[in-house]
Amino acid sequence: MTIIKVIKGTKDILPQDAGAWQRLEAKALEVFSKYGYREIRTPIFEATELFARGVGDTTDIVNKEMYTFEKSDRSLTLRPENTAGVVRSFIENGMARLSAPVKLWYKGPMFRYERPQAGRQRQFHQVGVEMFGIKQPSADAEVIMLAVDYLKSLGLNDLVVELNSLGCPKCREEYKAKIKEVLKPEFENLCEDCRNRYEKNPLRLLDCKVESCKAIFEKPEIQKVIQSDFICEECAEHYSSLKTYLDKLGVKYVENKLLVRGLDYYNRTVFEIKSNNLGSQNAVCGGGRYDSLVKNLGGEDTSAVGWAMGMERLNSLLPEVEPEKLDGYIVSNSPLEAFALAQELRDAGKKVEFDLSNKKFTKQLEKASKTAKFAIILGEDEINLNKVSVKNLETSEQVTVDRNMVLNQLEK
RNA sequence: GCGGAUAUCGUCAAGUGGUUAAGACCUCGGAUUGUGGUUCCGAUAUGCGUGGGUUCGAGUCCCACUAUCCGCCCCA
Repeated sequence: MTIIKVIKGTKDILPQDAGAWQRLEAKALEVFSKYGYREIRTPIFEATELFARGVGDTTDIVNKEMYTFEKSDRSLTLRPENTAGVVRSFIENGMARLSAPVKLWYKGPMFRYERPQAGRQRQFHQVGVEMFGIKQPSADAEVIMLAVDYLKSLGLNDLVVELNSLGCPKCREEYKAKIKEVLKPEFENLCEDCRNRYEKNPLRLLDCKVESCKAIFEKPEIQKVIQSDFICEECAEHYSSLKTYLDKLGVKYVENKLLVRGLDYYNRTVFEIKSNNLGSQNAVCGGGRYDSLVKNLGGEDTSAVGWAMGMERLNSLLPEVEPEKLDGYIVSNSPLEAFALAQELRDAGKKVEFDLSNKKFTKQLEKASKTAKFAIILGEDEINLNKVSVKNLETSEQVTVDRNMVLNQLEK
């Protein structure tokens, strides 16, 4: 019989790992709530068209990484990210009519068909936030502050925020035109990917990793265009105002003009938070402003900003979570009495187990010492006298008390 | 899609062509019929990713396949 294994790029989250995930989720709820975010849970699959239109059909995510399948003549896709789904729900549920800002957060699995490697799986998990309805840079700042605050609450204090502004559609078009113009003489020398991007999305050219392309971009006349402040006055004002907020809040950042991001929907602010301890997949968090997405997906013109974090990557930066011990393990040769006592203690909110398989006393005690803070000994003598012996497994102190005083003992 | 590496018990591993495939941890049992976490003893791979080949003899050499990991691309 061949054994069925997990699918490539997917992983079980085993009981010993679950504590780490619960920590991420509990902190998310705690921190996001302080900023007025409420959780939203959208379906794991959506109409394929949502991602084609939402994420953008020039992106790698849509072009080659989606899990798409047909059912009843409909093309469906496992979500590769959750912004499109949240925006769909925002529109469909009339949230544009709610008093702005509308602040939402989510967590859950995402699916991308990529070659797995360190920090990258085909099913992976993100936590993210989206804020709708505020066009002012204060929203960008709050969203970034929130990301930093969440990371801090997890004990990650020294991650670097990278920041850039992509401008608005108008100034970006001009910038794209300039890039195309200055690169035109070099077109034949660019790599195949870059030649494709030249027409579709020239901004993506800038962070090409191919050495020959990097060399081309180093040329002074090309650097001059790349480094030029192409963004229009309004966009520049938005950007500089955002930086003022971040300075005032003590959020450290570095500007990175090459930070482009592969998603089409961003405008103005884009940012990433990176760590040096992650290997080559070093971004923990990525996000930005996407003012045209809601309208593009058929909703009313609504500003929006948000980000997503990779939970696997977060976990790999954090220390392991120690498994929690039981309050007590009942050691007894009478499963009947042990079970009854266990229920009493469980009803009182205690974490309690007992031996279900009639093991010897010493084996039961050994199990107790490995899993619990207290051994609750309920032997024949104790049962006859309606007593219970409680042994503190750390200090080895043992006392015998009336049965109804057990709870009291466990709290000492 | 393109590179590179690896594959021996539940886990970590030794093994470099020659009987019966070390060891450690985990698990289980015993020493110990009511006192553990220390100690001692014992059990646990007819098997070395799969399929072929070379050889008197293959975990070890050769070929193919598969899987996993790492890197490129891209991203969280």
